[in-house]
Amino acid sequence: MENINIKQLAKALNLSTSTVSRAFRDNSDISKETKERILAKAKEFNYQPNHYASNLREQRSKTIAVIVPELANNFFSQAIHGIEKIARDKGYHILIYATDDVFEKEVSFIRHLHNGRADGIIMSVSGEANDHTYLNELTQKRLPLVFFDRVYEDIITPRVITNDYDSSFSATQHLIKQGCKHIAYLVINKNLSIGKFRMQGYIDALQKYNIPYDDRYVVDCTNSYTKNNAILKRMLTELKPDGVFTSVERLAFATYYACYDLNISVPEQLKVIGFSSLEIAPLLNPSLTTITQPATKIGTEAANLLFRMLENPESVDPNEKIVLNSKLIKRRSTEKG
Amino acid sequence: MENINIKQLAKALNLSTSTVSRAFRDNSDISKETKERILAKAKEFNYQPNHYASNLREQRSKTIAVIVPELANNFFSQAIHGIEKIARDKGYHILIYATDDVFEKEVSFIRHLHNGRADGIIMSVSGEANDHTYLNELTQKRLPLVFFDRVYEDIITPRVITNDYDSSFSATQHLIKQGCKHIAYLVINKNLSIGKFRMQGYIDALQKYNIPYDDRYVVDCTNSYTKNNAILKRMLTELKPDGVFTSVERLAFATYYACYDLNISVPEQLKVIGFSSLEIAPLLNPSLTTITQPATKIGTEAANLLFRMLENPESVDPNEKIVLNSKLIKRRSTEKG
DNA sequence: TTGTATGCGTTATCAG
DNA sequence: CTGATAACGCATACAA
Repeated sequence: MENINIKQLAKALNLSTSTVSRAFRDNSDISKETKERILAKAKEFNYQPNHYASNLREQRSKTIAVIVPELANNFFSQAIHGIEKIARDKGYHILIYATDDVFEKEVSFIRHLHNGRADGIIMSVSGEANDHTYLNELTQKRLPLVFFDRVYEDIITPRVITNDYDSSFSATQHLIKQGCKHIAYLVINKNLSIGKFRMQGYIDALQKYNIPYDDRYVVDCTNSYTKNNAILKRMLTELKPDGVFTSVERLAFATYYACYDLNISVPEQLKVIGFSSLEIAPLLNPSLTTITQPATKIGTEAANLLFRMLENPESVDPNEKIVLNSKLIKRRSTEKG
Repeated sequence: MENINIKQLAKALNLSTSTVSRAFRDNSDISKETKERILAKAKEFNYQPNHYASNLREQRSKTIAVIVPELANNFFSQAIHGIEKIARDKGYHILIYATDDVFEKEVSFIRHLHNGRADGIIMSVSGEANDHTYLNELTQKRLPLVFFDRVYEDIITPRVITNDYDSSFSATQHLIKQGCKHIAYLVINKNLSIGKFRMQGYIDALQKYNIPYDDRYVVDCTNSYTKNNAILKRMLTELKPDGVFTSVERLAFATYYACYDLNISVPEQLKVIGFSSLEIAPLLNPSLTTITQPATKIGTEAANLLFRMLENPESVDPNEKIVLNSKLIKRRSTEKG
C-alpha cells in the first residue's frame, strides 16, 4: 500500500512538510493561496494525513470505544445508533466491543483500551460481574468513562439511565389494575443494577396493593432460549400466574413462545408487560404492552456526556447521573379479558 | 492520563527499551526470566504498549472498518455480530460506520479510512449510489475490501451475498401456489443489486406461472415510515393485490401496519411474504412467512474472507463470490384462506 | 541474550 | 508566512 506521505507531497509542491501540515490544520497561519495549492495537490494524490502519526503526535485518537453486552439487540443497536450520530458530528470514530455478557471480556477490553486507542469509553456493563475493582485500579489514569443503562453502582463515573424503579412500579401497578393477582417477575440477573431496581419497583407496587410478595414468582432466567423456555413452561404450569412482568425484552418473547406452546391465551389467561425497545411491538400477537426506553436518546445523551468530559473534564461531576423516562405503552397483551 | 511508556518501564527494570519491547512481541529472542520479570512489572504499572506508536512503526492497525447503511436493523446488527466474533478471535478491533443510506457519507468514510486507520473494510453499500467510480479511483492502493449483501456490481472485489434471485423466485412461487394472482413487489431501490436480483426472481416466477407482469405492482418505497404507509395504503386500495412480496423487512412491517389500518385481513385477503431477519417472526400477528438470510453467517464469512486477504492477498481472487442460501420459512401470513 | 541507534509520519516550537 | 528540527512511543537492524 505504498501510501503517499507528507514528505512526498511537500517535495512535489516544493514546500516544506511543515507548510503542508499547516494546510490541514485550521488554526495555523498559512496563505490562502498556498493552502489551496496544497489541498488541490493532496486531492490529486489522494493524500490523507496518517492517522497514527497524528495521534501519536497529538496524544489523542479522536476515537471512542463503545462496549455493550450484545450487538444483536434492539436496545443496544438503537443506543449505538444514537452514539454514532453524535460522534460523527464531532468527527470522532467509534470502536465497538461486545462482551457477550462475559465479564472477563469486559475487563480485557477495558484494559486494552488504555493504550491510547480510544479517548473515552461508553459502556453498558456485562451482567455477570461481581467484582468491579478492576475499574478502580485504573482510577488514576482511567479513561473518561460513561455508563449507560446497565451500570455498576460501586463505580463512580457519570451515567445515563432510565427511571427503572418508577417504570417497574407503574408496570406492576398496571397489571394489578387490569386485575392480576399473581404476578411473576422475570429477570436475568437480580444482582445487576437494573435487575435490582426494576425488582424493587415490582415489590413495592405489590405491597401498595396488598398483594403478598412470594419469591417463587421471581423467576431467574438465562440468556439461553431453550433454558428459558423450559423454565417458563414449568413456572407457568406450576404457579399459574395471571400476569407476567419481564425485566428485559427477550423474556417477553420467551413468555409468548411458552404461552403458544402451552395454549395459554394472552391476555385472557395471562397478561404480559415487559421492558422492550421493539419498534414493532404493535405487530405482535397479541400486541405487547411495553415499557419502552428512549434507547436512541440514551445513546445521544451518553455521547454528549462523554464529549463534555473530553472537552472539559472539570465540567462534569463524576457523580453526574442523567435519568431519562421510559414510557409505558398499553397494548393488547394487558387488556382486560 | 500521564500514561507510562516503554522508557519508564525500562528504567524501572534497569533494562533497555528494546528488551522491554521484545517481551511483548512473541517472536523475538528474550530469556524467559527477563520476559516474565518485564511482564510482571508491566502488569504492576498497568503498562500497555501504545497502540498508535506500534501501528505507526509496523504500518498496520489491527483494525477493520465495517460500513453499513444502518445500525438499528436486525440484519445488520446480526451481521456485525458475526464480524465481531471473527475479528475478536483474530485480535482485531472494529470501527463502525453508518451511512444512513447517504452516498456522500459512504464516500467520505471510505476516503478517510485510507489513512492507515484500518487495514481493511467490510461494507454493505448505501442504496443511493449510482456512480461508484470513487472506489475505482482508489484501486491501486485500495484497502482490502469485502462487500456483503448490498454490493456494487461494477466494482471488482470479493463479496458475500445470498441467493437472492432463487429466493425471490421461490417466494413468489410460494405466493402463487397459495393462490395469489395479483402479487405486488415492494422495493426500496430498484437499481441496487439486491433490489434488482430480487425483482428478477419475482418477474420470472410470474412468467413461469403465466401471470402477466404489471409494473404498477412494483411499488417503490422509501425509508420513511409515514411515506411508506401512505404509498402502501393507496396501492392496497387501488390495486387490491392478493399477495405482497417485500424485498426488505421494513416493508413487511409497513404492509402489516397498512393492513391493520385498512382492515385487510392477512392472510385471508392478502398474503404477505418478505425478506426478514426478524427472530420473532413467529410472534407476529399473523406470524410472518419470511425469507431469512443467514445474517450472522454472512458476517462471519465476510470477515473470514477479509482476513484471508489480509494474511495473503494473493490467495483471494478479486472476483471471489461466496453465495449463501436463504431459507424460506412458511408461516401463517401466507396460509391458504 | 541484551543494548544502541534509527525511523515510522506527523505536528509544535522556534527561527528566519 | 515559511522552513528546519525535535519529539511523540515503539520496534527493528545491527552491534556487542
